[in-house]
Amino acid sequence: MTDLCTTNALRLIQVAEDFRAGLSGEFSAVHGISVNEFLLLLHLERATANRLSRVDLAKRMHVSASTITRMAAPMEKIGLVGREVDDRDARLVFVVATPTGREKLSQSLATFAKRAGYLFSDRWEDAELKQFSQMLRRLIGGTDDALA
Amino acid sequence: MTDLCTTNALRLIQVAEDFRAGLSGEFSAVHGISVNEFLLLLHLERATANRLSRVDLAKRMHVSASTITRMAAPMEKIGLVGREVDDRDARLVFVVATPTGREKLSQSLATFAKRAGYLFSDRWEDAELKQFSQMLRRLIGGTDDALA
DNA sequence: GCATATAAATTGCACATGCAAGCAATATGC
DNA sequence: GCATATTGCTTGCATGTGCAATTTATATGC
Repeated sequence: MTDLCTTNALRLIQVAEDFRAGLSGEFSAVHGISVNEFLLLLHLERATANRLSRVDLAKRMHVSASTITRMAAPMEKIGLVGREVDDRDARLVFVVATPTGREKLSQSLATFAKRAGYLFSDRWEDAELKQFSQMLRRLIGGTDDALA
Repeated sequence: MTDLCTTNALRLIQVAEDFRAGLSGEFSAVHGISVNEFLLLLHLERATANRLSRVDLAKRMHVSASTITRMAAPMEKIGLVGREVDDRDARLVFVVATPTGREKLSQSLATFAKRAGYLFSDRWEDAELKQFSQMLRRLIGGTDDALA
């Protein structure tokens, strides 16, 4: 409250949760997936070779490895993702998006973009958007596991 | 990702989740509460008369009313919050922070502020923090249910 | 004033998630 | 090369959460 950093962190959380909550309803209604499933597909798309091991996915999504196991199972069943094993290390089971999964991601991304447009409505100049983008970039850790 | 609004929304979610994930561990370890319990206490502190009905709390926290019922129960048990009934409308059961709850909030807020300081580390000028704060403010709906 | 509609809160049920344990495969120390 | 440690993944259990139905209380139509 008094501290600017605190205020900013609180507002950051608030804006993100507001946006995510609005997204959640439209995603399940229109695309039949959760926001987390969308983010999983997006992480795959952004990853090198378009595939990630379960532990990598877990770290990037801030969830446990067991959650990835249990998220991937139904997504495999409906054909959004598949699994690939590593030739050298038989422990690794990669999650990889199928063409169906990529199509689902593409459609969901359109919905996401629409709502992102609402969020920044009309009153944001292009220069402001760029500046905001750079500020957010500074807040994301230097690791290459970022979505955007 | 070509779209700036989309990039910004993705980064917003990413930064908020990164920060929240880091916070989560320290909160449960040091203060024995979850981030959501912290936010509940914070919403009470920010509310007029320092109390809120369960449905109000649910709307502000983007959770269902049943979640509030089930969050408040253990918090009552350990003395962080109490309940007050409305004189005119016997349906309303307000959640109100106890002195113990306020003390817990105060301590947790210190942890929050410390991590918020880490987030914006050294390289942020005061003017940048202010500008960022104003940008975030524009993204928060005009309603008065904001935390900061 | 009474019947109906609406609203707040709770509860049953289903599902999602984290933690700890277990299992399988690889890496390390000697 | 073998015993041990580490890693990746899965599963059992406990907890958290949403949706729908229920209950209790207030508001509305007449």
